[in-house]
Formats: sequence, structure tokens, C-alpha cells
Amino acid sequence: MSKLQSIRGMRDILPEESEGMSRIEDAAKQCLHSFGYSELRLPLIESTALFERGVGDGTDIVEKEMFNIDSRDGEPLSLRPEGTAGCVRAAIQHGLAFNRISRLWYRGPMFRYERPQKGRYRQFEQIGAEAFGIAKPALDAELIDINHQLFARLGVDEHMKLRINTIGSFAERRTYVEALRAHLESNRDALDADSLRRLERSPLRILDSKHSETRAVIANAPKIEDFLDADSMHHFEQVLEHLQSLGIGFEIDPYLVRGLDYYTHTVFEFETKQLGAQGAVSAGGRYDGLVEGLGGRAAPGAGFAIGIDRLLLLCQSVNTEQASPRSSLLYCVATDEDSLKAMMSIGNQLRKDLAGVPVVVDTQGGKLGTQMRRADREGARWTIIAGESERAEGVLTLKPMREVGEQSRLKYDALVLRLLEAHGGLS
RNA sequence: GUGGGCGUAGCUCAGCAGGUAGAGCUCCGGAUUGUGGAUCCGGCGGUCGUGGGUUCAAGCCCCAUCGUCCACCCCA
Repeated sequence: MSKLQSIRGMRDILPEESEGMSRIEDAAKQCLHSFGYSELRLPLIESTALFERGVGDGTDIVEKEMFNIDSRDGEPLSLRPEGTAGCVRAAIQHGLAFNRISRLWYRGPMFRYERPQKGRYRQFEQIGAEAFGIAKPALDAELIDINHQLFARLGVDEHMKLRINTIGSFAERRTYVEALRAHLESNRDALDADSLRRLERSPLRILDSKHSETRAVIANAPKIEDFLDADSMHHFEQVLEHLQSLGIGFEIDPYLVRGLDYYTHTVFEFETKQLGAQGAVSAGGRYDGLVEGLGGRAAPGAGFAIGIDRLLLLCQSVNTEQASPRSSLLYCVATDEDSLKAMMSIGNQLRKDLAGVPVVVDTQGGKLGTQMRRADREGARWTIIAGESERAEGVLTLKPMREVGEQSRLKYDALVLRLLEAHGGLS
């Protein structure tokens, strides 16, 4: 029997990384909250049909990347490969998208059966936001702005490039796709194998092909903008004007196409070069037909999703040093059993009196020198020592570990005061 | 799903004409009866990813398999 280990593409996030991840999640949560978005907690498992209808049954995600589950009662279920479909389903089910405006966000793991790679895991963490009931271009800009604000807060906006495009309404896209397909058909000799395979099902996706010969064909292909009506053009222009007014840089990429069928009009993607091949950190767009497509009363919608694992990788590659959250650690050691018993209660009292300061009581024991070494390795800022002599006098020894200064023997109340003073506001 | 690189101690890695495994760091103990970070000394720790094969003998060669990394692909 082989060793037990995590299954392919599923990773453990260890304390060191977990801290960084929490920082990002907290920042994102704050940011979304500051824009008035409310959190939604959604199931990890949904009916397979939801993704087939929502994401599109011809998409790679649904066709070959879903983790499908045996539900025991026959209904095909899937681990969610993305969050929008579930969020829209919930919005419809609970009336959040009916005759009202909703601003929602969610987070959690998504699952896709892909070949693992840097920045690409089979279970990955996403934070997404969706807004329903607003058809105006200002919403598209606001969603992009949320990303922009968050990236700035995390200090990574310098490394992020925003690409944006419009793919028109469903109807406009249909005519465009026909024209595009015709053009590609007449040049099929120059297309690569992957693109040929897509010709039938999703010719739009050929637009972002990397093959040089295919790209040559694409360069002469009809452009979506020639198929948009005045309203669609105006919508896109308005989005761009808002971005300019918000001071957000962007690049129009006529070949930017999303791999999910539900998008209409605005699509965008924040991309970085720091991460290698998996550079898409956040992406989203408008999906005015999705609510209706999933059985709700027609309502406009738009949203985005941020890949937290990738954002973390980016933060790690950009921010070299990070403040240790253990910098306030208080380490308590005892030299004998009776002192240890007393110390465990004192620890609890300290946790109340110094709320926010982590208090570790050394439960392993041993020689004082050994415990002191442990305190040092744990990164303690202070050590509190209790032994027979302290017990006899009713005091505790407080020793600073990271700064100059002598240790002192203090009664409990004085010790708490000293610590509160030293920690000031406390971080 | 396709291609390539890599899997030796908890971590980073060495080992090679195929002869039965090593270093640094970590950890534990001591030098230093109640005081950490430095130094020195000692110790714990490996079915060499797994399974087969070739061989008197395999960490090293062959096959398979799993994992991992990178790229394709896809996307967050």
C-alpha cells in the first residue's frame, strides 16, 4: 500500500502560506464591503445541468473539466467549476434578481479537472462578485474598479494589466460568429489542428489562438465591432469613458474572448506577467441573458472572479518581506508541575486581559534553558517565567526577548499594565 | 488530453565503473543546578516515490506506474 497523500491537484495550504491568503481574503472582503456588496455562502455541489445551461455545454470547462458526482438518486451532480452559475441560481431561487438590485459576493473553492501547473490546481480558491438589475455601463466600470482598488491595496497594481473587449449581444454575436466561421472556413488550410476542432463549436475561441499561421488568418477576419449596433457600441464606449474618469488604465483587445458562454457585451481580464503561463488573475464581464437563461425573470447582470491562489503567488513574488503576525507572541514557561498548573490559568487570564495577543504556554516542559530556546524559536516577543521562587513571592518574571531591557519580577496586575503599555495600540 | 524535466533524511541537496547511503539545516541531548539567540561535542532520523525486470550485486540500467514541476491546452 502506498503512502497516504493528497490527491492530484489538491494542495495543502500550510501556516506560512495561509497567513498570506488570509491577508488577501481580508483585503478583498473589506474592499467588497466598502462597495456595498454582501456575502453569499453557496454550496460546493450543484446539479450538473446548472453548469451545462449556465456555463455552456460546449465549453471546455463543462465538457471535460468537471468533477462529476454520483448522487445516488440518479441526478447528475458536479463540484462547482466556477461561481457565477451557482450565484445566479441562488439569486433566482431567493428572488434576489427580481425587480431589484443586488450586489453580492462569495468565496470558496472551485474544482476543475485540469492538468496541474503553477497557478493552476484542481481545487482552487476564488472570490467573486455579481451584481444584478443594473444594465448601465457604469456597473461594468464599477466591477473593474473594485479589482483595481483591491490590487492597489495589495500593492500589485503595477504588475497588472487590464484587457477589455466587447462581444456584443447574443444576437449580434450570432451574426458575427457566422461571418467569422465563413472566413475561417475559406482559410481552413492555414488553421492549426486545435482551431479546426473549434471551427464548428466555438469559432470565437479561435480568436485567441497563439499559432502564428492561425493568427495571420485572424488578422484578416471580420471584426466584432462591425457587427454591433449603436446601443452596443455606446455601451462599450461608456464603459471606457468611466474607466478613464476613474484613472484606470486599460488596453482594448479585440481578440479577448471568454471561455464561458454566458458573457455578453463587456468582457475583461486582469493579467500579470509574473506568473508564467497562468497569468489571468481576475476576469469577468457582463451576462445580461444568464438570469433568464437559467429560468429567472430576465434581469441584467455582471460580475467577476479573482483567483486567490494566483493573487497570492503574485503578492509573494512582488512583496519580499512581510510582517510576522507572531511578532507580539507571549511565551509562558514554568519550571515545575505546580507552576505549570498555575501558569495555564494565568495564560487564560492573559488571553482575556491582552485580547489579540497570542499567548503560548509551554506544555512540553523541561529545563528552563530548553524552554527559553523554544520561546526564542517560536518568535516570542516576551517570555513569562514562573517557578518556585516566583510562586513564593507571588510574582512572575517578565523577560523581553526582542528588545533591550532587563527582565523584571512583577505582580500580575503590574505585568499586564507593563505589557499593555509596551504594545501600545497593539497591531 | 499532449510533450519535456525531476522524485535520495522533516527541509535543501550530494552520491555514480552498478558493490548495499552522505552533508548542511532542523530536531533532541550535553558542554552551561532557573534563563534563549553564538560556538563546540554527541544523538535521533532513509523499505533511495511505488511495482516489476536485468544482474552474483541496482539509488544508479530497463519497463511500467504514481506524484511533482514547466510548457501546450485551458482559464481564475
